[in-house]
Amino acid sequence: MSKKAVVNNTPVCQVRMQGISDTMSILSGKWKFHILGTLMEGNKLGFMDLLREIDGIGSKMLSKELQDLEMNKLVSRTVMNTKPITVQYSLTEYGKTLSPLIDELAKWGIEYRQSIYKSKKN
Amino acid sequence: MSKKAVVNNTPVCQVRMQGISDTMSILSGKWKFHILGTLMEGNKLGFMDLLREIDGIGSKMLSKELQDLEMNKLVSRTVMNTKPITVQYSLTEYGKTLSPLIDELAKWGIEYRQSIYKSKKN
DNA sequence: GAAAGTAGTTTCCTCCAGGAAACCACCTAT
DNA sequence: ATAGGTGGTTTCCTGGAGGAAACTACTTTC
Repeated sequence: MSKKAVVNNTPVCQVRMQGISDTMSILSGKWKFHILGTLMEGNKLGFMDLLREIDGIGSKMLSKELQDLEMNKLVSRTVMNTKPITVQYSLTEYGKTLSPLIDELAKWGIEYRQSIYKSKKN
Repeated sequence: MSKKAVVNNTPVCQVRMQGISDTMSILSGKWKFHILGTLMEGNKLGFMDLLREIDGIGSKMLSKELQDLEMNKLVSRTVMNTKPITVQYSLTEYGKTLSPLIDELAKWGIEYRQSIYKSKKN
């Protein structure tokens, strides 16, 4: 009798792993968290605003990632009726449910950096 | 005068974005979250255990990702003094600080899947 | 002595995420 | 008319993430 997986065999764990996969699949790519994080700070932002705010991103990637996020109902795109036509990107109500996750992400990274700093002093 | 970034100019936001980048950089790749999530369930696991538990991963990637995690002090590797030599992988105390993050990740994914299911019923 | 278990390493290959730069269309102020 | 703003799209290219499969090395069981 060959050995088989045991730990993840429990349904609760399967569901948990599935959840992790789903989340990471929706938030895949280099820029999704940055875009969402930026939209959490600056409520409504235009395309060029985001291009300026997010350091290093190019227009192609920004455009593509925004489309992904819009498709998944996390970000809304509103064309404004202004003289030079402008577009407002903002988080949807559903997109805002990601706040705790992104806050945890930022928090852990900040604490990680602090722990590096402390360990260098010793 | 050309327009410049304003939202992310605040130090607090810079730090926040930096934190997100740091976390994602340490947890980069397709398998880190799965490995960590599995180690959270099954306390101490061998290499072959992990290979069986994590669906789809190959030995090369598992080996490489475990080395990454060990380098960042998130996972500990202990060679056991058994007859067929075995290795125990487990989360370090520091690695356990990722629990809230990974729980959020799993939780959001589970709720996402439920919201899809509900929207199909209507 | 052959098979099966432990824990990986090495090689070879492929695909695609992501970057750079040019381009498009439209509007406005000078 | 031309420079600069809006919001993107298109093309072309490359590095590297990741997969498959073979191989190493040692031990125990059949």
